[in-house]
Amino acid sequence: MTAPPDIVQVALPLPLLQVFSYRVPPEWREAVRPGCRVLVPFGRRHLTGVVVPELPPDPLPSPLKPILDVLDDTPALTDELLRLTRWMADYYVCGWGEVIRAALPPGLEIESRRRLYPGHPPAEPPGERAAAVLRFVAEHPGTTIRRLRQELRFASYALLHRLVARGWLQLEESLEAPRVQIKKEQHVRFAPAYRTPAAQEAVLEKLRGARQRALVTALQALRLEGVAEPTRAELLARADASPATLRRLVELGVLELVEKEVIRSPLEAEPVPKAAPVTFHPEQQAALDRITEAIEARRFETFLLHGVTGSGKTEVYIAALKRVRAQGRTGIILVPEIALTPQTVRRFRAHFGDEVAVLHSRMSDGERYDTWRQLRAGRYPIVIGPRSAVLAPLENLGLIVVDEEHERSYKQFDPAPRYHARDVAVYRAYLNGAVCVLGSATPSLESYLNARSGKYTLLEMRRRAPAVGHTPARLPSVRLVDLRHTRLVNGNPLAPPLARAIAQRLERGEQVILLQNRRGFAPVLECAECGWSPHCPHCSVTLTYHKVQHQLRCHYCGYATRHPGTCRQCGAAALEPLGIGTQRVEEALRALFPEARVLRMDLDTTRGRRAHHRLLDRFARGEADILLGTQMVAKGLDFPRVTLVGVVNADTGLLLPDFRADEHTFQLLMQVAGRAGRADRPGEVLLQTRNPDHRVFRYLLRHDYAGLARELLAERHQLGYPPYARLAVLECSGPDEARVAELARSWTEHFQQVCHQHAGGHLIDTLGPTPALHERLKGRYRYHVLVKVPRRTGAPPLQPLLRQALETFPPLPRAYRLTLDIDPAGLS
DNA sequence: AGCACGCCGACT
DNA sequence: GTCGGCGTGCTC
Repeated sequence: MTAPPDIVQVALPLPLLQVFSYRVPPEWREAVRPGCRVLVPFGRRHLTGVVVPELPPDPLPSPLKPILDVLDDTPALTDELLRLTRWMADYYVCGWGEVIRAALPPGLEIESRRRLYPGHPPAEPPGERAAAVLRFVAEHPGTTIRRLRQELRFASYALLHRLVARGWLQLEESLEAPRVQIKKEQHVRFAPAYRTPAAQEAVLEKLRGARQRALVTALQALRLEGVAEPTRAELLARADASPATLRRLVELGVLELVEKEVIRSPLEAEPVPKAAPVTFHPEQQAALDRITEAIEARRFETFLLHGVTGSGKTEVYIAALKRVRAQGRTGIILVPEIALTPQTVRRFRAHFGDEVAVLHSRMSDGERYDTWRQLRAGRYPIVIGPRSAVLAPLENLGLIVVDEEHERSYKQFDPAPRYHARDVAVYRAYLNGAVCVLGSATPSLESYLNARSGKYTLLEMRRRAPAVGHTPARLPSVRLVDLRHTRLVNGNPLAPPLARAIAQRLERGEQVILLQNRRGFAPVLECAECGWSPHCPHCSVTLTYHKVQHQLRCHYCGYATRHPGTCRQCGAAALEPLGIGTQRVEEALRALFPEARVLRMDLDTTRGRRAHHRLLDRFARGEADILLGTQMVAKGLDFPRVTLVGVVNADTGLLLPDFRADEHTFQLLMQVAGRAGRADRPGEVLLQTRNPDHRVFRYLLRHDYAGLARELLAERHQLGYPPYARLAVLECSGPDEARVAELARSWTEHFQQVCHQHAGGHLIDTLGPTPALHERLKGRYRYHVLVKVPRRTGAPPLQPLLRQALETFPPLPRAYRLTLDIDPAGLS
């Protein structure tokens, strides 16, 4: 045992790439341990930070400020999570404190805030602006300076200080309690002297008031029913008594109140479903055997479980998790978006009952906090959740599953840390000697290459599981509807073949899923005649159209060219912004099939807490014939009566200015295609396209993931894209465009110099700066610099160089910012 | 990210 | 001379 430290390092939730040293007053020496949250003075305010296991810097900054409070008895973060978050901060080039914030439930921070209150009424008339400030504070007493300055832009610190100096305003510094608290409820029980039936009878005779006696008998009755200590509200309702009566009995010493913690959990109320019997087909068994072997050996190993839709990946996860549980170890199951995968959750609950905790994207802060505390206390050995669950406080981890590992929602974008949960999962498994299973029908090329190169172990399941319940046994047939020669009348987005197919299903009483992929907000041009789209000659991405300069630009390398006027392929003067005329699918459906019941599923119709469930349940119960929606309809449940999947415009995804456009489109279309058909009724998939010869469709028709992957990998290799290169995007933003552009340029130069000094310069490419895809967002201009390093041995590690460049770059003007995105998921 | 300070031009 | 706008620098 080493002596308690008198100096500790503290990570603060700020975008600063450093930690800070604090003095520990004697009274806190025993309590302070790495991972504990502490309240510290920082500049003029107070912040909640976390003690991290770092040594103090050698020339100690002086004088040190003291820690003001230790907020945890048990450290909020385990040593393992401290190591993991440290690694993330290094890898994603961000503050350790920022990562730690992502690992803790939101709303726990204590911060000091300076708040404004009205002071004396002014004796002399204040100026116009001063009057406006006083009015605002009178209307919003206790407002923060920040809020006030948002409303009244002219309210400078100088003005506020003047008003405070004259006593017209009061400025108070207050510590804000955490937004989230442990919820407590008052329970009632007999005081110790009255716990025996005899004592209770005696007191009943002594009591005069009928209400008082009613309360005592009600408590006795509840006790007989097994509720020894009912809640206050429960007891009062039962006895039809008032709080005053209860208070009186407490004063008399007959009853006493006890506070109990309440766990806010959305799950407790739901019954545990029954597990369906599981039989494994040979491919499943083989995959499971390989995973089990690593689990039994307690060896770190990452598996890529590549299994077609319906091949039974979830059963493999469950069986692997059972092995891990048998060893007394714990597991994390990551799913892309929990609201869309109720079925997966149900299956895990069926097998593991209340060992499973679920983290939701739609949980309240209170529920989140309670679940986190329970996990931290070891109450649940299993957690299912979206990307943030990779940081769940489980100890003794044996397994991390990343289901649908190719999904982009695993990459966090806004606020920092901009981490990829899949990659963090692999590293966390490594730290724990655990097994990581990445599952997908259409793996990301990153994972696929890692599997081919032997870094991961590739497990393939090519066959669909035999029809158990509703699982389809045959792959659906895929057909293309060539839109090039189909005149769509009056903007009707449904070409005759698709309309006919829908009519047929409606007649037969079968169901239809229509995917209306509307994610095409990029200003990409498409020839309305032939479907051709201008591409960058160097980067294999579509060019975007910029009205002001009448230019086409590449967002990767900055290549720019004039608008060509006519289509290069067919010569028609029909280059139009993508996505025109595809917004009216619902109207068209109602016009064509007035009797059909259509269910819309998009961001607007799925607002509420359980809106997803409700919509999908209604469709599953057959309350609608057609489910129309954005990519949400591709995920979620299997619907046995769906025999047709239609894609209104399969090209939208292909034309996004992203080098992963083909990969993502294939993944989405494969997934939505998997919704069609079952054993007794084969499914059909119709894709409307103007590019029927596109390679994505060529491989899709044959359900040939491996073929497309080979072709895409060859291209990525040639162009130097991931997975053969590591990418980072530096974004420079601010209110003045010329200045943003200039800053981006000078940063690029600075970075190149740093590279030259520390890495010999070669191997590291910078592209740009180029205006971002959405050049102006919320009044700020944004420029991007793309940094590319080949991913082979001998290449310099990128992060230290970026860190070095950021740290040595001269300070930015106010309102201008540099942000980094390591392994970006796409351009934004 | 806050927060404060200090410099400058434009008003009373 | 002050006021108010804005750029600069620091936080253990």
